[in-house]
Amino acid sequence: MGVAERKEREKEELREQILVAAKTLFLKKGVEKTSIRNIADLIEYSPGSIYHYFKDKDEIFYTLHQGGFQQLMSRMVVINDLPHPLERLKAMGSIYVHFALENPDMYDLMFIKEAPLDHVARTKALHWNEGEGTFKFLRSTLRDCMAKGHFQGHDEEALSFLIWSTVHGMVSLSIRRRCEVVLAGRQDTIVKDGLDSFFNILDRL
Amino acid sequence: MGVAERKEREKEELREQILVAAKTLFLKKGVEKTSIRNIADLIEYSPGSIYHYFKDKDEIFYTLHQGGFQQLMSRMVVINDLPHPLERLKAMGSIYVHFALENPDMYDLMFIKEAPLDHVARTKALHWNEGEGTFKFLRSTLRDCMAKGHFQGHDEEALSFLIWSTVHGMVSLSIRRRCEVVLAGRQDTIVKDGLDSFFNILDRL
DNA sequence: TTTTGAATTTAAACACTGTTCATTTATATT
DNA sequence: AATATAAATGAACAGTGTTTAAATTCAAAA
Repeated sequence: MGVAERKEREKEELREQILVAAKTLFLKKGVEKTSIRNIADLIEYSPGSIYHYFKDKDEIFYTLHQGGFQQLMSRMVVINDLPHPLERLKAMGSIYVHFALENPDMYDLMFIKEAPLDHVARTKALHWNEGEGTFKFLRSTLRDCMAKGHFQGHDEEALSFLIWSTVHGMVSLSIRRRCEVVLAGRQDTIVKDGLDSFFNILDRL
Repeated sequence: MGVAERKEREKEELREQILVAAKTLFLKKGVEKTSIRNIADLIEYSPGSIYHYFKDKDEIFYTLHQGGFQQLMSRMVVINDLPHPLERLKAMGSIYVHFALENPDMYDLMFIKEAPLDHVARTKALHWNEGEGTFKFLRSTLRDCMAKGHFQGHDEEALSFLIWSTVHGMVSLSIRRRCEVVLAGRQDTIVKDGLDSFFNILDRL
C-alpha cells in the first residue's frame, strides 16, 4: 500500500508549490504587498487551503528565511580552502556582501525586516539558529586571526560584532537606498569601494 | 479682520494634532500597524478629514521623518566646540548611536524603513535633503581629519560611507534585534563595546 | 459495487485596511 | 436672514489576513 506514501508526497509537493509561489511573489512585489490571495491565485488553489499547510503568512515568510541562511552558509564553506585566516575573514566579507547585493530581498528577509524574529519569539524557538551559525563562523575565523597575532588588544566578541556591523551597514544602506542621493553617481560602486577600504584597514590592524 | 488668521491657525493646529497622534501611534504600534482610522479615532475626527491635511499616509510618515533629522542635526551641532577633528568625528559617532538607541522607532523611520525614500522619489523632490545634510557634515569632519594627517591613503567619500555604515550597522542590528540571541547576555552593552572598539581603530588609523 | 469516513478544498464571512467623494454641517460675509 | 465657502462626515470601494462550516475527493471497508 503505497497510497499513504503517495499522499504524503503530494502534500509535500503542494507545500513546496506554495513556497515557490510565495518566494516568487515576495521577491517580485515584496512581502508586504503579496497577499495570501495572490499566492493562492498563482498555484490555482483557494486562499483557505494555504492555511492547511502554513499557520499564517509569517510561517511562510520564516520558512523562506531559513532557506536563505542555508544558501549563504553553502557559499561560505568554500573559504575553508584558504590557508591564512585573514584571507578567510576577507573572503567571508566579500561573500556576505555579494550574497546581499545579488539577493537583496532575501537579505532583507534575513537581516533587515523585523517579522521573522517575532515569529521566532512567538514560536518559543528560543534560538535564532540560522543567524547564530553564521555569527559563530565569523567568530571562529576571527579567533584564528587573533591566534596568528592580528587584532591585538581587541575583544573577540566585540570585534566580531563590529565587523558584522560594518558589512551589514554597507549593504543595508545600499538595499534600503540611502546611498542613491547622498552618493550620487557612485551608488553602484560605493559598496565595493567601501569594502576595499575596510579590507585595507583590516590589513593594517 | 483676524478671522482668516484664526482659521489658518486652527487649521495648522489640527495638522499638528494629526502629526502628534500619528507619531504617538507609529512609535507605539509601528507604522504598518497604525491605520488612518486609528489616528482619526485618537483626535476624534472622521478618517476622511485627515485627507484634507495630508495627501496620504506616506506624507504623514515623511513629515515625521523630516522632524527626526532636525532632532539629530540639532544634537550634532554641539561638536563644533571640540577643537580636534578626530574628537569631533568620534563625538559624532557617539551622538549618532545614542540618538538611535534612545529613539529607535524614529531611527527606524529615518534609516531602516523603506517608505520615505519612495515618497521622495514619487514627489520628484530629487534630493533627500535631510540625509544629505547629515552625510555632508560627516564628510567635512572627515576632510578636516585628513587635513590633519589622519586616514592617509583613503578615499574621503568611501571612508565616509564606511564609517556611516559601521555605526548604522551596529544600531540597526541592535534595533532589529539581531543581537539578542547571537550575543546572549551582552545585548545591552555590545553596541557601546563595538563603538569603543571602533574608536580604538580610528585612533590607530 | 456501494457505503463509510477521513482528509482535502472551497466559498463565504468577519473584521480590518487606505482612499475617495457626494453630502451634510458650520461659519463668515453680504 | 440669505448666501457662499470651507471643513467634516460617513458611506462606499477594493483590497487585506484569517476562520469556518460546508462541499468535495477518494481510498478502504462492507
